Amino acid sequence: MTLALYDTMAREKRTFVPKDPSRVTMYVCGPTVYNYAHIGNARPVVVFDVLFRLLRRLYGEDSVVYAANVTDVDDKINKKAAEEGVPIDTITDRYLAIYNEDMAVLGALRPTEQPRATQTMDAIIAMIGRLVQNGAAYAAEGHVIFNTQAYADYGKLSRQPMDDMIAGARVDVAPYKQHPADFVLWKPSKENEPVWESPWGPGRPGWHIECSAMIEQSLGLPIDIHGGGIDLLFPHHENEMAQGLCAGHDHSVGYANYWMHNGFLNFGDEKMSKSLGNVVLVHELVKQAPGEALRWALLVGHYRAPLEWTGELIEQAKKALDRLYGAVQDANRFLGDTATAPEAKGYDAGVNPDTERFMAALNDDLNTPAAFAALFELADRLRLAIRDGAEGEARYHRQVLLEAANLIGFLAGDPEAWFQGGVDEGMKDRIDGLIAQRVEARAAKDWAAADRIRDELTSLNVEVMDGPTGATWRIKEQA
RNA sequence: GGCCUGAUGGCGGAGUGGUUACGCAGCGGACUGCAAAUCCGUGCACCCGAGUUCGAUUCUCGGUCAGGCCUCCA
Repeated sequence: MTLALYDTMAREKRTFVPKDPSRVTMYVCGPTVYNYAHIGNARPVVVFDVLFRLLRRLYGEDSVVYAANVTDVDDKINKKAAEEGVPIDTITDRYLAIYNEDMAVLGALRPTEQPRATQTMDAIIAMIGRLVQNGAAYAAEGHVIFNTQAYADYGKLSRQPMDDMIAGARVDVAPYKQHPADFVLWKPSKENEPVWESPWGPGRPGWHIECSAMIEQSLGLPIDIHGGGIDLLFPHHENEMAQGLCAGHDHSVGYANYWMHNGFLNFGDEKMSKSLGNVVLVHELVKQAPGEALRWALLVGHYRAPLEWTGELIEQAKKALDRLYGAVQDANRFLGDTATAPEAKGYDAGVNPDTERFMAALNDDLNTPAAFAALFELADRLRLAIRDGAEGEARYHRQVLLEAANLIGFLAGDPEAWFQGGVDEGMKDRIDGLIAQRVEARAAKDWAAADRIRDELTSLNVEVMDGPTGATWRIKEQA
């Protein structure tokens, strides 16, 4: 099976062929760490995490290098640091740690590398130096400006005609710019702001240059895949590529072989009555809904399409996972054991007809909705096997389902924990006690007592499911 | 003004030139003391107009509507 990815540059799906299969390179624009990340920030993280996992499966875990930068020099960071009266790294360290924790709850693997702008300063300054030397940048009034006229293909990625940029430049163009589209590589720091020495005077780097420098330093040109939100297409990625190539690289080698952009996440209208609808910070969301459900919600639509973030979306994601976890739970009870940690085998070595549909969906430009449909199909087969009492079949299908789901970061947890999550031991004992009483009452055909106990459980937000050999329970969804 | 997306059933959301997406919700049935979970069955769609075609939701053109970017937002 071959992987096809939609390439923004070509505006079409292209078969993915890495430059070097033993070192597949991917770069995704990461966070500016000055505050909590909101769920929109998490979308590219989760989307490209799926791609990262898929690439690791296809090319081997040690053959994929995924770098995501951390912008830790920025006006907003300065502002926050000033407000709190602390150095900027107090701010950036704090929010980077929180960011990484939050993304981990969403099931995102840590990128192979997380270069920070402040730790890439030498490479940034060196790159600017080369740009000046090549005539692709000029110094003016303490700034260093990129000369967009130096890059013939400027505007090609985002399809922005240069003429329009002039016409559309309604915002004041700084007087020291030779062309309205020219942008800053280096600028003087303001009073009390962090400052670095450079050949053009003390100051700090512009935003775009850090990504170019990190890519060159961490991955080397050209990289295989460059990802990010569609909003970054212009000007950020356009600028990134222009600088990156003009800094002494043969333009024909290219900057990134595949440009990928995820669609925007919208928060819809304000009239969201559901409790979760108004919460947008990942840090808050993960307290109210399982991270896995949030991950599912982010992937429920295709990554290139816009996604409307609503409370209902989260509820539906939970229910979808209920269905899958329910199948695994039933299988565990039927088989009397739990699956061992699924190992990557069975379908990656060759084409397993049972997972072909799932893999085909992922290989088709990360079609996660279709992959989800395939997971439900696998769950159905598992259920059928259980219904038919076929142990071997059930064991096999459980394994296949878990392997497939695990590949994209789902069903890694214990189904019991999924359904009984958030319940402490004391409560658990109390519930188990009530369940036992109810089983007794039912055995004695004392329906009144059984119903009374069930009402009590219901008031504890517990749902009882009677089975032939006893009863099980799960936490009901909150109203 | 320029550039670029998209319009699918009650909701979310894939896909296809002629045939079941899938999940949730609904309806009927089985199971159950009653439920829940599960199983079986079932209703519901492809923005408007023209064109191409034996045939279009799927291709082309036009229109309408919605959204994004062009201003260091992921």
